[in-house]
Amino acid sequence: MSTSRTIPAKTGNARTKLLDAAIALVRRQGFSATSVDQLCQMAGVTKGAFFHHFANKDALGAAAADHWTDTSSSLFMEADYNRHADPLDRYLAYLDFRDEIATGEVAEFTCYAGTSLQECYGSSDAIRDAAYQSIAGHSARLAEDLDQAIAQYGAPEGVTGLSLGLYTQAALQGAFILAKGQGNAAPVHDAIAHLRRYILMLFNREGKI
Amino acid sequence: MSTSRTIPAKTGNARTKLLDAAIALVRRQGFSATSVDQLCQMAGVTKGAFFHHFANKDALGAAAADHWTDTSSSLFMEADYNRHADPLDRYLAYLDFRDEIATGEVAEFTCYAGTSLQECYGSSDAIRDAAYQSIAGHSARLAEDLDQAIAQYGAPEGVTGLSLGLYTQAALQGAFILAKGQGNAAPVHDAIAHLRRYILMLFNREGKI
DNA sequence: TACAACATACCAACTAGTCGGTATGTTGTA
DNA sequence: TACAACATACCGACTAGTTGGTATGTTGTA
Repeated sequence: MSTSRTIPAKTGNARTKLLDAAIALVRRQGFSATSVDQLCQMAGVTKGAFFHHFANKDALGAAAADHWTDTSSSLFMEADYNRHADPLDRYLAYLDFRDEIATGEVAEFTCYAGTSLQECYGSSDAIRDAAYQSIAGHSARLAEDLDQAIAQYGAPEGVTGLSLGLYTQAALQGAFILAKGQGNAAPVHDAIAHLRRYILMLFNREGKI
Repeated sequence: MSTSRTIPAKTGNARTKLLDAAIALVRRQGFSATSVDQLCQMAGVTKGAFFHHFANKDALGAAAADHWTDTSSSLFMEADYNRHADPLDRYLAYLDFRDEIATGEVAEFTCYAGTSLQECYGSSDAIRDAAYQSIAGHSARLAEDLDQAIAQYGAPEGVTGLSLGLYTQAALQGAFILAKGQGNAAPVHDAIAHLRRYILMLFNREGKI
């Protein structure tokens, strides 16, 4: 889905190294504050390679968002929480999983898509669209489970799977911002606890609170 | 509170015009993508004036966060929703108010503090601290009402006013990111609806859903 | 031998920040 | 009350360095 735009072969090694460098550096410093030279240095590649693979810096930023979609979606697809038979259990286990992976340095668990969307939405359409696609696609994946849960257990008027999926992402993205302010993952764990409590009450399901 | 750091007189007119320009431009383009020249142009001021009032660009960014705290806190302090006698009604009316003011261009209702905190947390300690102070302070204000509501109506183990106040900000900040992706305020309205539903269930209060 | 995948050398534009200068207060004191 | 001494607010040309981007190689391999 996210790779549909990047028709070119993606053969080279330099390309991938540049995309990984972009994700690491942009999460730490933001997009504008990260220079092409810096990206090349971290990737161990020269400027010629950079502009061989990407038309300009914005194109790298957008391609990195697609790269982020690919790597993170495979992370979530292969995770254990998908094994649960019950859709609501699956969602709750997804929250557990997100809780677990929010450790270490702040820049290591925050979201490339959210960061670059926040910063670049006004200056680069390509980055904005690719970054939003990343978040919206992930929400849509969550929405499948949530729609099944709604069909099975019912939900108040107006509550849809997609709406809950997007809200989940919103709460997480916002918690990442707070985590950047505090310098640790505490706000993420807190937000997930509130999110879980909301869902449990919404579906009248008792569980650890 | 937020002005405690800025002991200097703040007399000049150029200073305020630069702070207003910073808030407008950074919300649209981000901090790094906004140049000093651009700020001066929008403020109708020269570079000499800029560096007379601010030691460097980062100092302007941090001062703008304080300025944002001042203007937004007076906006919320003077708003009607504070008139409610019941603390929970006050919080719910706060949500209504936030719902109302989320209109027009995305850059006009999103948060300077959240934007610059997200972007600058790794490159400027001064901006990070001032921006986080802005959000944390606002959360603390909310927490007062929420603590009163908890004292009055009770709440599950581990739910505190501050925790709910921070979670409220997280959901809003995250919704702003989604709004930037979609280009409209719909995600903000959605997030507020979920937030309201959560609070109503948490305090066993029926209300419009 | 043709072409993709890189490397090297370079540039024009822009960047934050400096510096000498002016105009308009304010304040202490004779 | 007059005037020297100083402070504040602001101007705009200048600079050293950085930026994204280009033009022109080289090299491995199909």
